[in-house]
Amino acid sequence: MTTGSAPRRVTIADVADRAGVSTAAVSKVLRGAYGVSPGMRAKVREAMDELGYRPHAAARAMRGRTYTLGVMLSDTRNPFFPDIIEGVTGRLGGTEYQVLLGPGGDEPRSQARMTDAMIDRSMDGIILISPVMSSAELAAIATTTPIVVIGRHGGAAEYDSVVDDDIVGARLVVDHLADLGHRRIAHITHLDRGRASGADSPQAVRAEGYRQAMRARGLAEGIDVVATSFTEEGGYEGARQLLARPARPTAIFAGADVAALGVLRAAYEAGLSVPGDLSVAGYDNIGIASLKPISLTSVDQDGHVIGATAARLLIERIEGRGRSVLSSVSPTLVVRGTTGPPAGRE
Amino acid sequence: MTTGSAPRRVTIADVADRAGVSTAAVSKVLRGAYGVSPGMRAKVREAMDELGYRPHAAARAMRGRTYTLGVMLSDTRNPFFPDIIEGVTGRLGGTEYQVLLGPGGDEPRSQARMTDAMIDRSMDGIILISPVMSSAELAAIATTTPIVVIGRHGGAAEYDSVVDDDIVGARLVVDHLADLGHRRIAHITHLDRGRASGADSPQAVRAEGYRQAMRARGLAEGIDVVATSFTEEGGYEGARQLLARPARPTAIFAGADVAALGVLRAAYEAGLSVPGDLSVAGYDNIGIASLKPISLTSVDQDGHVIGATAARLLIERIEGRGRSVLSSVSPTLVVRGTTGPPAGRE
DNA sequence: CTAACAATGGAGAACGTTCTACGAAACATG
DNA sequence: CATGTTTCGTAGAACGTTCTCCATTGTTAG
Repeated sequence: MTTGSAPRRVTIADVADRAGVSTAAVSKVLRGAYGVSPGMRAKVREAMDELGYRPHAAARAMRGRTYTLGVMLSDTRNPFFPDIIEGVTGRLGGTEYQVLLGPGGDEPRSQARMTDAMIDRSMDGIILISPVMSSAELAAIATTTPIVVIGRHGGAAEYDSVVDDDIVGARLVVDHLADLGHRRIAHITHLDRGRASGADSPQAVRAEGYRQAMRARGLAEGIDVVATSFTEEGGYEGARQLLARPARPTAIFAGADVAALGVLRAAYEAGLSVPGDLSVAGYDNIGIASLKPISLTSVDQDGHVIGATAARLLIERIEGRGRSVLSSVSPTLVVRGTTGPPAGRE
Repeated sequence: MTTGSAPRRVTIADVADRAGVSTAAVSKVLRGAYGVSPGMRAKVREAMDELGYRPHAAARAMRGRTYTLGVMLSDTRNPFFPDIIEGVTGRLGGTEYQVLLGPGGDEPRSQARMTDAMIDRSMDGIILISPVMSSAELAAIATTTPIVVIGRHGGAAEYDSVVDDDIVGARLVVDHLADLGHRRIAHITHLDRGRASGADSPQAVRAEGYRQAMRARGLAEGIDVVATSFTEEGGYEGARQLLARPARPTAIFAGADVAALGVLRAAYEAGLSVPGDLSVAGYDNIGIASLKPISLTSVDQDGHVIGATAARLLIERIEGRGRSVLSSVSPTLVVRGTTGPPAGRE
């Protein structure tokens, strides 16, 4: 019984037999193709229901679509992936498409391997989240299968892109802090280890947005950027450097929440009260940011909208749109307990 | 250029042409089948390399394997999924197998839908993480495709199971707290809304382990279980109830870290110091548990080992093992700052 | 020297769909 | 009533593999 041989699958031929029509007819009904009388459609539908027919995706793949979309994840631990995924699946809810996720790792090679694997499995389209590849490589993939890239600024003619508007996000933070009265607002960014992303990367754009916003508020002299990494440790390290400045900043804008957590630890160790002595803001609005003991002011990316947009663009591509699209999603600022007016004006 | 028609795939026939042999021969080399001379093997290998041949998984699926394993995720937000995934992919590193993740949602229906989708895509095997289905449904799936179930106690003849030993985990916490001198140790568990899991669920086993351990330490009178839910809110609510007891507990063991976070909030609001007035322990050892401002004592499940074990069992099943296996992975206790000796003995 | 057998390679039929032709009605038009 | 023109339905060839035979060699035994 344990080794019960699997019962043969119900195929299109079984349905055809049952309904007393040809397999071609069943296929037509299945695809909603032209040339089917209402009577036949009903007969076939009934037969399919009775037999519990489900199309065999692999067989479909041999000729037409698989109705499968792939999402290449560059980092499974990234806390807003779930939101993006939810956005994607939510958007695809009514359709026949299924979403499968591929853990691509953080290496260009492993990501390429995963992307190849998805192509080999005849996926109809692929969404790549923050891929670490050159634009040329992405373009090459796009010649084989429609793709949408999330999280890379710049865009390209060969594929669609969805990005968070990091310029706006950075400005929201700077404006908020400046409105509170801060003048020396420092920024912690992530140092790219010579990867192929460059100025397209979110961290680079956030840093640029920070600089622009500071200048726009007439705080050009207050500009102070430290490049460590987007980790708890990186935030801690960056904050230690900043807090050792002769005129230390009254506010630190970390380019990522994880780094902001490190900043909080550094502040705590330095005996600085938050937000009394130091205001701290992050980016990404990860889950713990809202937790009481943290209560971190942060920029929210609305991964839901990003995911849904990516799904929409991908479907459009698959259905034939040629023109390339770059969609920019506006972030919002969530003000919480780690930001407030600076203690003493000078 | 944008609409460059995709270049035709390199097929087994192209390789055969190039090497001057038949497609059957190429297939044999590919599968490592019997009846291939070293000379031919070399020729074919060379042709494959030159042409950059990659097998078409969908075509393979029509006859043999797809070398694709599915992992059904019941909750993408679950913080130890990444560990499990890493364990799975790590184990499969050297092999030809690829892992694809399917977000199954938390509804039995949507999970069944995802599982069906994986079967329809001819996956060679499926790992189900904490599925919300009856054992009968799981057994039915297992007749079609080999499966391994993670996180369901009890096991079954039709499939393999990998579980965290929640009895041991609960005992580790109770022993730790009892060693510190606590006598009134309360437990917060998750109330199952009549789902088909029952006594198999981790929360039920953890609660049972808690009771067993309390009795073993002669603390039977101190047993106090509150059933809310494994969320921040549920932990908060449960703690409020417990702290309102005439003789309030000196320690709370939350069945999940997220709930423990809620307990911490309730303690904070009640003006109780942790661990001075109240010790708190969780389960799962999620990422933020180790963060300084939280520093939560918790039980670590080693998702890595769980994932790797599941992958191993699944491969064994696919290769033909008939006998069913239930593998239990022992958790470890990570002691951090939220547990300490009780303030005043009475 | 022949029979038996192992080793090697290839022909060709699946597998479950899609989709292009094409035929046979049914209907409209003159 | 002959002749288009739709509309409906079917044959059958793909698609890229796997894998079961079968044919052709050598090789060995008697």
